[in-house]
Amino acid sequence: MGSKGENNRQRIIDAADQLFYTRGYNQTSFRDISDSTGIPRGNFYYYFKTKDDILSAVIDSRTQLYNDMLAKCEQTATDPCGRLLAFVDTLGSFEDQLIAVGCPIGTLSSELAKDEPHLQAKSREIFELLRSWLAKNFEIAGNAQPMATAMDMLARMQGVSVVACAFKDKTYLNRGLGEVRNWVKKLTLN
Amino acid sequence: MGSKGENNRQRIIDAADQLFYTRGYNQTSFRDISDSTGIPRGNFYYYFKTKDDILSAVIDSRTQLYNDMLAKCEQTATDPCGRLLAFVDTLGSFEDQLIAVGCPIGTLSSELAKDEPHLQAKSREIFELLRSWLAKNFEIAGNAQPMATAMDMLARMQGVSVVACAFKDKTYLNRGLGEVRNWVKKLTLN
DNA sequence: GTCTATAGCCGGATAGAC
DNA sequence: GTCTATCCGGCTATAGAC
Repeated sequence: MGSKGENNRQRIIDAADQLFYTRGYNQTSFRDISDSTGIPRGNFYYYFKTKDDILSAVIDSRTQLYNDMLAKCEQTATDPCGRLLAFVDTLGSFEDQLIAVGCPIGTLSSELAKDEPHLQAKSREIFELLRSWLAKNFEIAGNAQPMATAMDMLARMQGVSVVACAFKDKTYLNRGLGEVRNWVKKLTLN
Repeated sequence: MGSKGENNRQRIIDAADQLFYTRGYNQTSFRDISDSTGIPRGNFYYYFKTKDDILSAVIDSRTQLYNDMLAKCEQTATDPCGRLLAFVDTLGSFEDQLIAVGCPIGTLSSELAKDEPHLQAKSREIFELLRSWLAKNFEIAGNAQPMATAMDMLARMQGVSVVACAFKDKTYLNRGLGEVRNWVKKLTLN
């Protein structure tokens, strides 16, 4: 705790997180992480057993990050509609990265589906965290099928991300997110 | 034409197509394609200059494939609503693969966005082919913004694919596609 | 056109000094 | 805890016999 070792461990996780997002997990090498942190390659094995273990730690770190993000969305508004809209706004605030390399959660899941089923299952926990939070807010708003509606909202946002990235179309990204906002408002009207 | 060489070339493309889809482009090696076809690794360079060239040929092959698929959708019905629904049904007919590894077009685009921008741009041509066809049908149905609506439809289908694959949820996949069908029907009602 | 052999590099992982 | 050196294997790509 607070030792230099824990500090280095977190620096590795943070650098790996960014590289896994922008280049993909399989395309990121220990050399890349070493170059980014200044920590020698061989040293990684003091903190992690394998590359998969680094990814596992990155997923844990992201889970914590998104948990904090949801807490911020709750502070933004007191009504479920305002909180759900804050969630959409958060995604929109990363528009440049979304256009360049897609959604961090969706693209990680899609990549892991092809060759790391165990870690794809772990990455699913992030989606489940978001889904639960969305469902909770839809339920408060009086929605009859909060879980199904939360799933639909995740799908809409993922769809907008994939297509905006595929077409490199920022105009579409903002229009698509605007339609999600309208859909949320319509569903949470009293 | 019709020579043994052309036959082998197509066999390489077909095997690579399947492997790039199920394992991802970066995770597929020449050895994998060699094992799948029985054609020795070194021989690939008689037909293609680089691995990227194989991917380029695979994208061309998929473009042709989806072009044929759209033609079949047109034969299924004479009205735009029926044709658009046939398009959704085609996606649904691959449910097992969608759950396992996602949409062939969406996941390829997402992977290439991270480290092959030139080929991501080429893969975009497949999305543009689909979008044009969808827009044409929405236009016939009297839609005021056919291109934007086509983009929305692509996004909805991509979103359902990503989320169904992430959650490994076939029930959601079919419900999500059902909602896309309802949305199409509502938009193409006269 | 087809095949074998291999170059040259880079990947993850390990050993062991300090 | 930190770092260097290195192993071993897989990768794309090439050379050249047949």
